[in-house]
Amino acid sequence: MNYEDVMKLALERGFYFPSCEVYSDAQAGFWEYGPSGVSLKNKFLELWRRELIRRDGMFEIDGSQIMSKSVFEASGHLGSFADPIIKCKKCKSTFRADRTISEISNMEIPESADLIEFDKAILQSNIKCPKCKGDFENTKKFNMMFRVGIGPEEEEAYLRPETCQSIFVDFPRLFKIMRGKLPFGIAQVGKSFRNEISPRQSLLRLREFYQAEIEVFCNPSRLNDVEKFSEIQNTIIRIQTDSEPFAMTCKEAIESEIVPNKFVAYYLGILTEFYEKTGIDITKSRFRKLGEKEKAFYAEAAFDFEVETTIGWLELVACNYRSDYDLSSHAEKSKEKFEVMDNDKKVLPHVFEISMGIDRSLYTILEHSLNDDKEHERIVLSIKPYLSPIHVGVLSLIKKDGLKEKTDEIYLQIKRKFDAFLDHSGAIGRRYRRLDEIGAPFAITIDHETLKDDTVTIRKRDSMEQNRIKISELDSILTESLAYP
RNA sequence: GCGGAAUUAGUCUAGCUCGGUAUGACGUCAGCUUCCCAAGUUGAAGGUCGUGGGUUCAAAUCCCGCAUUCCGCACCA
Repeated sequence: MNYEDVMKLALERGFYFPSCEVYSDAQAGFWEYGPSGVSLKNKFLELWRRELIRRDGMFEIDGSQIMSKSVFEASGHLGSFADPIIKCKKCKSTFRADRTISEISNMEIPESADLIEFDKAILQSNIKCPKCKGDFENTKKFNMMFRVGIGPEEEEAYLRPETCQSIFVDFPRLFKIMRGKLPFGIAQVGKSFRNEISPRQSLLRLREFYQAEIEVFCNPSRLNDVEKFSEIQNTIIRIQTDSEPFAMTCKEAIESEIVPNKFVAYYLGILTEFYEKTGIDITKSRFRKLGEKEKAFYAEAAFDFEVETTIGWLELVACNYRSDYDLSSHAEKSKEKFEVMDNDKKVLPHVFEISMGIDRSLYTILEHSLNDDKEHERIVLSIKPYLSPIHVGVLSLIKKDGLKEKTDEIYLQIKRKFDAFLDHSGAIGRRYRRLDEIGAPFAITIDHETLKDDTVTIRKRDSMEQNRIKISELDSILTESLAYP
């Protein structure tokens, strides 16, 4: 199914919808999760915790969304996260100043240079608008961070443009109190904020969005000293360097030197295993090895985890080897010590980052799971049972003869443990269809036989097949079928 | 941010050319019916037609601004 089908499902079934939609001054790039969306998101994150955080023995924190100016001076976001832009006086088109100047005059001005340098170059080389030959206004800086004023004096602070800065600044304390040893993983889930010029496509480019970030602190001289590598050495990952992506085991990726070391390969491996369990079609995924020009300003080596969807390849995760960029700049700015002991040697750890876009991941799960079952005239969200917003529908076959009461009783029994949905109204087939559309893997139906022998029928979403089971077995059957893998 | 198109109920949509406060479908709710896959039947709720202004006796309809959405461009750690 395509983007529009997913959008329709999201709007009709409460996965997500535009923020503040009753007001006409609602801004672009802000979306809300409805009940189904939140339920999916929570379950997705539980899977993430199981497959990455607990599996690797990482620690999770929850930092502030507003952070002080110094943090972003040290991180480089105040300098590098801002682009010098020039605007044409005549046609109002906006361009990147540094790129436009270098294309037309071959003059290379670093993007962090003083704004006057750009204006000078434009005058000297008589640079005009590439579109309409008009003159440019003075160069301005466009920073993607949202500035906020703290307290009555409105002191300068920023909404974080990525969650990981708290992890870096908290690292010295966390390493001490959690009795840290390298490699040391810290994770965080939360919102980040970027003032995108043009937000697009609902969850795919937001101004306020969720990230699940992992920063693994490591000793740069021991990147091939990874015991856990054997766990994933035969896991198949798909890597693209410059041509088509091709599949290889993690072991082969190391031997061919496509992935620089076992440490990075280990995390690419467990990340792939995680995404496989979300139900995303892993044969439509790739780790794209980024070239020099594409990499972020802090990255030494970078792999983007991308998945193919009906609107093209989507970047779901950025995996960056950030070296000691972050810790050394925070150390310098804060005068705090960030070195730690590893095997009796003092080291400033390097960082490998796994920065996941949650919203995009959820969209991709929905798109890859949504099917049009033409034979049975239904839309089915064939999502993994443990990720489904609703685990089980509880239905009375008809309302009369005490079936409604018996149904309510069974619903009460299970609703605290499972995400159950009670439904008495309308034809039974219609109720099954509704459950199919939000991905409920099971429906149990209470009929006249239930009153006689305490059995119910259980219907499976994908096969539509039904079995009769004892009410006393219900709990264990559901528990087993809905368990995380 | 630039250019183009669009915006009518939960969703899709008719009406706009040629001005007279809105059509249909699906969905939703309640009843009847119904012992298993969107059936039938009787009712009901839900829209100041994105928003602000203008023209007019009268605007969903004509004109202008803005917002949002989609498509391109640009941007995108």
